[in-house]
Amino acid sequence: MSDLLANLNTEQHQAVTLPPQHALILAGAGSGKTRVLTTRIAWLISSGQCDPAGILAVTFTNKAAKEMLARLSAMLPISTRGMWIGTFHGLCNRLLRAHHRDAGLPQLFQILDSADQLAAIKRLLKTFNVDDEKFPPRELQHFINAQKEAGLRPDAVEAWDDYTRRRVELYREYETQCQRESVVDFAELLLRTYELLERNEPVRRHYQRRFRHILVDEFQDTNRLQYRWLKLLAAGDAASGTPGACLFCVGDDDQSIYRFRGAEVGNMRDFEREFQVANVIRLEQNYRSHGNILDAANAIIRHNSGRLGKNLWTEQGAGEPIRVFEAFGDSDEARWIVEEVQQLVREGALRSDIALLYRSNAQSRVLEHALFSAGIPYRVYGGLRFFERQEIKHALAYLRLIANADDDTAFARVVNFPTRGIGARSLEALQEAARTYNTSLYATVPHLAGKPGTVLAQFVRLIEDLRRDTARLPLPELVDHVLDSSGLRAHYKAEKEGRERLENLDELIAAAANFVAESQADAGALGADHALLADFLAHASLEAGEHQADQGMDAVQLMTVHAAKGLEFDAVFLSGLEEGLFPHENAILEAEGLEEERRLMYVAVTRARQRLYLSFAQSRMLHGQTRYNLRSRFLEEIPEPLTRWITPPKPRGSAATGFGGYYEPPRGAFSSRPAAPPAPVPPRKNTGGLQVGQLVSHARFGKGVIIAAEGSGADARVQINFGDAGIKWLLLGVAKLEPCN
DNA sequence: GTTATACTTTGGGCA
DNA sequence: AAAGTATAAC
Repeated sequence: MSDLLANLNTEQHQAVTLPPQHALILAGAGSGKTRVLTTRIAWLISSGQCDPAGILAVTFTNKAAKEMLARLSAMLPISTRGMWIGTFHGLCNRLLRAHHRDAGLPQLFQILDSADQLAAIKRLLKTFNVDDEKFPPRELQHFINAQKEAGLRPDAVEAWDDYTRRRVELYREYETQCQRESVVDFAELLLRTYELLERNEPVRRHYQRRFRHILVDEFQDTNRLQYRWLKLLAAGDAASGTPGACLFCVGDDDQSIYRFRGAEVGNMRDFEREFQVANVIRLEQNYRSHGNILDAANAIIRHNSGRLGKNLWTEQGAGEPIRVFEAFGDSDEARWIVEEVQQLVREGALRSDIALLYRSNAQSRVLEHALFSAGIPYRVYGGLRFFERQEIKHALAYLRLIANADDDTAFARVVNFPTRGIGARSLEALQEAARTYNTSLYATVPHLAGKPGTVLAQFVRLIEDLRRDTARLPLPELVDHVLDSSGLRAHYKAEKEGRERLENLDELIAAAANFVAESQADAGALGADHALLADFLAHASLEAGEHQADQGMDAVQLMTVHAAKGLEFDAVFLSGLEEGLFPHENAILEAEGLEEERRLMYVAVTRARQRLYLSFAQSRMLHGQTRYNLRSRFLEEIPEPLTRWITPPKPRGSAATGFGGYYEPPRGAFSSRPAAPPAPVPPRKNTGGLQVGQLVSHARFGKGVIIAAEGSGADARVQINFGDAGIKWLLLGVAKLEPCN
């Protein structure tokens, strides 16, 4: 046990060995948070204070849960099996499956991911002939999720205006639809579980009695409902003399980056107040990053207001300067990154210790292309994730229909895929009938007469045959059989671009085999036919698949900043540091949004151990359009002495920007997309040496970027994005424009 | 009525 | 760029 506590600093030691009371650990980036959490669990168990079955540990990502389990089994001589470790959603799924009857759900309920949910809402709007211009599906989705996260069922929502009243009605209909189809969305997983525990005393008491220590990772990212869920589980029960559980919450308000999905940083303060937390421990010593990187992170986050306050420090030296690179275009940026990566590898770095981070998934393509051309192995996390690909979703839809024929979302997805002559019209008729009979689409088919009825009946027979033929098959063979009999394989075989999709379908079989292998221990306990299938489907929804190529290979890591939270790398490249991209344009206008972007930047910077590379491009292809962005304000927030600018090779004829040094930032400017598609650049002599993408200054409007140019001679004019001052067309002969360095 | 094709619109991060 | 929508062709 003394081994366990060796090498912990004073604060870490204190946190790990706290008496059984509520505790809040404010853990800065790289301060050994995961270590404290796992060591705490190991210490509780090995000191005999708690049985493994008394531990409940909640994380936010499956990755984090897995890592915690791995570390624990390395630390403890005993099995980790009795512990409950998982994500909120994963644990709720487990509870609901175990108590499905009490929760009012069939055992084989399905889980909708956000895309499924959106599709279900669109279908709902269609059935009720709702104008989707007035009620945009995405907005309605957000509304419904927000209500659920506030713990509100339709009856409890207060609606003061007609618009909201209508949305509440649609919320109610959505619930009915989900219940009828036996599907549950992410927010519902949480709310259902919460209600189950709240209303069902025996069940609640059972878990309250069982869990003695509840440990929460990334507490700053919990939403209101998750917090209430924790409160309920941790509460004692005076009547039966059950003492409450100890809540051990670890978080960092500066790393709260999930406000968009309802995370409530205020939970940290509420927790401290409501539980009268006497033990608040700050972990401020950083073991990860060199001084320059840490100073940069501290300087950036200082621009935010209302922080709980923390200052990271390190015993390590300043280390290397932060390298900053300005590229002309996104592909130049990618090329430069690849060259630097190659250099690092030549110097002996492991590829897997190098991460390429970006704000949004769309940015990964250019990087992937450059890496691929250079023959560097890489691995992309997130993005179009495995279980979200269309061919996989189609295959899963067939599997879902086998497990649960009432799943209308799955039905609608594949009833005419591959095409079998069931178009929009037939489907509409079926939906109409389904409403009158109040049955699922599948169950309605026998009621339908006429030609469409025949074709539909054939589809139903196909599903029924599948269900019968696969009942005794092992999961991978079941999937294989479905791929063939559904015609999916044949369809993609015939398609020109279908090869990759076919490979992915084969991957699905592999994923099924993998799933069986991993859950083998539990498999014997499942009695019902296709129960393992239902488990696999839940797995597919909850864990959309870290399923990139060769697992074991030493590969460069590509991911969004969100996905990088909790991870660390020797070298980190953060690309696309441009206004509109990072900070993202949708977040720029609201103060709250901007602060969240800044926290995201803080997270990104603190991922790096030794080297940090920051880059941006003057022009970038995004959504099929070339955009010209100003550099990110976050770059300006890093003190100059910490950085070293790297000069890009100068293309012929262009005025240099950012040459060799640090230049005065265009304060307060923000970018926007060009009002008109950029015109072809006129001959250079007409623009007086100016170029699209260049930074210029104007006496009245200040600094801006040229986003388009047209005309020639006396008519030559350029369109300039002046940020705050707006976008203007200026005649070159009239306006005095100064190239800006 | 269904399917193939041209055109228009949209657009973030995640369990 | 990809998904969604209107229109023409089967």
